[in-house]
Amino acid sequence: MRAQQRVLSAIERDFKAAGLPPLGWYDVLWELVKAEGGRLRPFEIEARTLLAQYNLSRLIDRLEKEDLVRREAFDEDARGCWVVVTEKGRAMRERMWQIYGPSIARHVGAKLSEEEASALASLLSRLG
Amino acid sequence: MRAQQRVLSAIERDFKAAGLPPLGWYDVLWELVKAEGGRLRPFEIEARTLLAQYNLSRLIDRLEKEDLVRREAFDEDARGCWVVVTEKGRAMRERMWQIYGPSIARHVGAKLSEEEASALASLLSRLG
DNA sequence: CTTCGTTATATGCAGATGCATCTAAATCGG
DNA sequence: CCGATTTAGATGCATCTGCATATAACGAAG
Repeated sequence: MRAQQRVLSAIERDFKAAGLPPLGWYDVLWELVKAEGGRLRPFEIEARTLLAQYNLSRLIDRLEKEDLVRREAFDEDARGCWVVVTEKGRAMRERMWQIYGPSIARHVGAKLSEEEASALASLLSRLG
Repeated sequence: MRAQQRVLSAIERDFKAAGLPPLGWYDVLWELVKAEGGRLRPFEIEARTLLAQYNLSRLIDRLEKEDLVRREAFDEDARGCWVVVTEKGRAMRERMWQIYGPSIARHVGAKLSEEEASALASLLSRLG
């Protein structure tokens, strides 16, 4: 727990130092970029990111206010909506990755060998 | 990250289900109970728990309001204070441990063998 | 077609967090 | 001893989170 907290907050610090939004934004943008058509339903993002529903709803608000995503109507079910990444959102994700990748490398990669890292990943996946 | 988040929130859920306060309280109480005389300076707790200073200050407020700790004057430095666990605080820590221990066992121990767990611990400690 | 339960998402409110800054005491440099 | 810097801790404010609940559309049952 301590280890994770330390790594995570070190990465957050790198983000802030670079003037970037919080890490959580990355996850959502990345799921959207990976998704077919750059769009997902909120409940799909929820399942992929482990964000709580009410929490995600408001995160989408913030992303939308920054023009990183936009909500679109979902025709087949009037309750739902699409969340669609904008160009600006794609660009932001890439900009974030340029910090995120090296940051992970520095705070994790540099401290473990290739084998150790994969051993760690496999042990952690057992906890899922 | 996902693994840790999942485990942590599973444990939080167990705590809530048992009507207990959030996990963060445990760390502080435990550090105090372990410490000589059941007392520490706030900055010592801060170093041991990785809590941010302003955050700890208010956590102590909450603990104090519940009579789990009490602030006492620190004679040698009038800026500082002691944080002292009360009897109620010790009892609470024990009550929490009765949930925490089994909860860790269930969400972590049950999923890894003895060797795997210690391998995981040693890999994680390398990240510190 | 109405009623009822369910699913998708939003929101009001209280409590928690981060940030910046404040107070006050201690320490250092002359 | 005096002013400048540092250290311990608290706090106002904006944002974020969790909880409960709202809203509104869907689906199933009668």
